[in-house]
This record gives sequence, C-alpha cells and structure tokens, in this order.
Amino acid sequence: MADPLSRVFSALADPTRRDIVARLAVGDATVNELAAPYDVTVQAVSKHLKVLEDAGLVSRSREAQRRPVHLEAEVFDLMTTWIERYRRRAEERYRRLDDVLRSMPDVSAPPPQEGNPS
Amino acid sequence: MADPLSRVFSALADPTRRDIVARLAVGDATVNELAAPYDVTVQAVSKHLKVLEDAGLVSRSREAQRRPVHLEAEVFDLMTTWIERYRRRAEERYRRLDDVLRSMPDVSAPPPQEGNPS
DNA sequence: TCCTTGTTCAACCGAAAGGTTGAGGAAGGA
DNA sequence: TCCTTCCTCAACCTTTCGGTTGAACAAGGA
Repeated sequence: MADPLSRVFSALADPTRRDIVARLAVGDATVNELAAPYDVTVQAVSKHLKVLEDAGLVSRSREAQRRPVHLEAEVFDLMTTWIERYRRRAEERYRRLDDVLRSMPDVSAPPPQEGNPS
Repeated sequence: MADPLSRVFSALADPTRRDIVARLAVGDATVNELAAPYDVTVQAVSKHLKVLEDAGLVSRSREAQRRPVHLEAEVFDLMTTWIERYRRRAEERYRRLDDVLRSMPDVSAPPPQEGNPS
C-alpha cells in the first residue's frame, strides 16, 4: 500500500493502535511500557509500532537499550485536509439542495424543515 | 470490527473508496456510474459501497431500479474529533518541551528528560 | 407475460493483516 | 568477559480483504 493517506488511515483503523497513539499523546514511552496494558506479546506491539512508524505517526530514537517512541503530530494534517475538503463539499451540496427546496413553490408536500434526507 | 471509529478509518484506508467519496461529494450517483472509471467489476464497487455504508459514510435510497448513493457528511466529525484531540495534546506537549528547553540555563549535560511516567 | 436493466448475493481465490513462538542483535552492568 | 535487559527479525498460522465469476432478485418496458 504505497500512498501516505492510505497508510495513515489504515494505521488508525486498529483500536489498539489508536490506543497507543492516545497513550503517546501523554508522553513518550518504550515498547515494554506500551505493551503492558494489553494481553498481547511485546512482539505484536512492536509490529503495531512499525505500522505507525511507516505511516509517519510515530518516531523512535535510541537511548541506551531503550527505544523511546514519540508521537508525531504533523501527519494528522494529511487526514484533516482530506476530510475537510470533502466534508465541506458535501455540506455545501446539502445546503444548496436545502435552498432549492426552500425556494420552491409549496407543493402540498411537507416543508423541508429539519431535514434528514434519507 | 465493532467500533464505529475503526469502521470509518478502515473504510477510508482504501484509495478506491476515498475516490468514490470524492466522486460523491460532487453529487449522488448510482453503482454503475461509480464503477465506470475503474477497471474492476460492478460487484467489487458494490462491495466497496457496502463498506462505506456500514461505516455510515454513505446511504442508499431506491428510485425505480436504481439505487442512488448519497454521501453522509456527519460521520466525518467522529474522525476529526478524535484526531483533533490527540493532535492538540501532542502539540501542547511539544510546545511545553520547547518552553522547557528555551528556559533552561545552558548546561553541558543532557537535559532532564521530559515527564515520562514510568 | 417475457425481456432488459440495475443491483446484490454466494462461493471461491490469493494476498495481506494481526497474532503467536523462537531466535538473535545492541547496549549496559557484574 | 559473560549476563541481563530491551527490542526486533523470521517463520508460521488463521482471519480478513479485495477481487473474481455466476446466479438471483427488483422494477420497469415491450
């Protein structure tokens, strides 16, 4: 899976990885510390971290034997930019439809008040 | 995969599905219309739409034989809320560390590592 | 009624994801 | 030097994912 956006979304699609991100938002941590709360092996958590690292969400440094993991906030922008773009369009489109409906001569049909278009 | 957040992130982890969302931001479309640009079968696109629907990103109505697909913008909030929360925390933490570094008398020794609750 | 169009369901396939165990590398400390 | 700690790599297993083909269902139109 080459593209960065897919990697980020995919990385955050796993609840354990989101949990790890949440934990790292508090402060840097080592793999062992991160693995403690879960009943999976340290190797599994190490794999999760690799996924997060490949997505650019996390970086690892070296400090004696330890490899402290650090959360990188910049990549989040990639997602929010994408999301905002299409959400804005969808909402504009919805608003426009709403306007059209509102400006229509009332045809005995119920008015488009509190619109749920499903 | 039960939780809604995982479903949404997972749904958008696929480039074809993001493409479909982009297409739907312009306006509603049928499965056949959505499938046209890709060289996969209509069934494959139908599956993609099911994933998007299960994530709440899309809804399908009925209109004669056609099933027009509609983009639902609300679910995006689920993601942005999550993302913003941890990005903000990460940035605060970064800013705080920055302040600490800036306010430190320049010692030649390595700085006291920032709050790591181990 | 039968046919055509649009869509979904079911079964299958290969590749990738997420987990395991076991071994190995890197960096101190005794 | 040898030992211990922390971490990653490699091989394997099972489940899920994205795709296929083939059949079926739903709703007009002839």
